[in-house]
Amino acid sequence: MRVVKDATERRNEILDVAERLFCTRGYDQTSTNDILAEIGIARGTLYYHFTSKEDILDAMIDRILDEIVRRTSRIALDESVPVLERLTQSVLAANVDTKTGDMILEQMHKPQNALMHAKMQERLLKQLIPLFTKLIEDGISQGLMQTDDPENTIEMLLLYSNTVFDDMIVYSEEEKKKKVLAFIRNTEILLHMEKGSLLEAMLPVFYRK
Amino acid sequence: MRVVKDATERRNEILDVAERLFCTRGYDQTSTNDILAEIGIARGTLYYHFTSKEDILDAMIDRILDEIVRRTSRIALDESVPVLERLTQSVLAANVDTKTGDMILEQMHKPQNALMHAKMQERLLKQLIPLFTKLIEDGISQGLMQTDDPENTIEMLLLYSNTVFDDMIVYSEEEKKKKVLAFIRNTEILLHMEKGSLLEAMLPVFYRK
DNA sequence: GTACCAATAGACAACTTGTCGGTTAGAGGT
DNA sequence: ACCTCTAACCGACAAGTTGTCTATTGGTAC
Repeated sequence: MRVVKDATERRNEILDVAERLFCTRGYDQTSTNDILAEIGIARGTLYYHFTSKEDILDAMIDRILDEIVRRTSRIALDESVPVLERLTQSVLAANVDTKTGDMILEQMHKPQNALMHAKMQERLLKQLIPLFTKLIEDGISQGLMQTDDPENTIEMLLLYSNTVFDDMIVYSEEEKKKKVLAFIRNTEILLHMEKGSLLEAMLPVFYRK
Repeated sequence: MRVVKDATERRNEILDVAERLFCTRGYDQTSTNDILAEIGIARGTLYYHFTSKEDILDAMIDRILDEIVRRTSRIALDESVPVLERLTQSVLAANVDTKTGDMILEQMHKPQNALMHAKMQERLLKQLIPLFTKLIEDGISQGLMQTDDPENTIEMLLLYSNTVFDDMIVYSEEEKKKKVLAFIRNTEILLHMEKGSLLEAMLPVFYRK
């Protein structure tokens, strides 16, 4: 009947269920009761481990982003790898699809999930910008690229890719490709790179489905 | 006691109160009861004019955006005005601060208002992109600027300015200026314009407070 | 003055989230 | 083997939410 578990184990169990439900039905459309029922615990148990529903969301997001940032930083900061390769590999590691593993993108792009999306975006950018800034600065010092303000330029690129490529499902195949090509070309332009220098490496990262 | 009003009048009355409350307290933090109480109408009256709370939000946003788009399009499409002036005037007309008149930006940037923010952003961009695309195409045909994909380039610029400059309050004065300068410079770069060609005209639009 | 209907009222059902006092499993001491 | 203590758990409940439904009324048209 009554099963007692270690606190961290139960916490993760709750986060697992919450993640699945939030990502498939959406945050607003998932009640705490849904979570309770699925796990088979009581109301009090949930609120023993978390202070609020939003607290669950925050913990869930942090758990997801920690993994992304860990992966990305390992690549982005590895100076033994050439800058251009580091760049594409970092973009790959930080990419949308990897965010939740099984996150249904159709859910993500709905306005009803705006809270989740906004929180993710804000925290992800906050952590990724320093990594990519470092990368760009390395590229600049090696004469591979140039920009007056690496931080704000990368912010613009990350913000755009994160927003537009999350909502990719709403576009036709043709539009998708056009958007990806424009993005890659604009990245080259902003970083003063030669036309086409990023194309070959970046295209498969954003456009493969 | 019981006051009967014309439907559109009552609708606008509800939207007025909703706009003030949503923009000061936030959407989630405002209950339909708050709106009812303030106007002095009954539950049934509200739901006679709107189908749901979100319906009120949608109508409110449309009312605000219609005005912005109207103002912006009048300027953006006026071919009797030089392209560069049209551009800066259009940016001014479409700018954040004018969004709600008295919208408290501190509220807007909170994650709790993500739904409102996301809906506004999505619909605003959808309407503004065609206007600015036309503007850029005019600029290109006059040899003032150049880009391979006006639509996606302007999408990137609008998305960035809309997101970052909405959240401006969280930055220090120094950071603000740096962000604005970087944005203007990156706009010039993306449109292949000469360095500084937008600075004088655009700086006061984004940086004046 | 009567008939009609758009606009209003407010009780109510069905859910929410978060709280709180009480309960128990099981680890650690004796 | 028995106590003790507490981390983990339970579930009833308070307080609030949105949306529905039936009944009512003010004004307009005839």
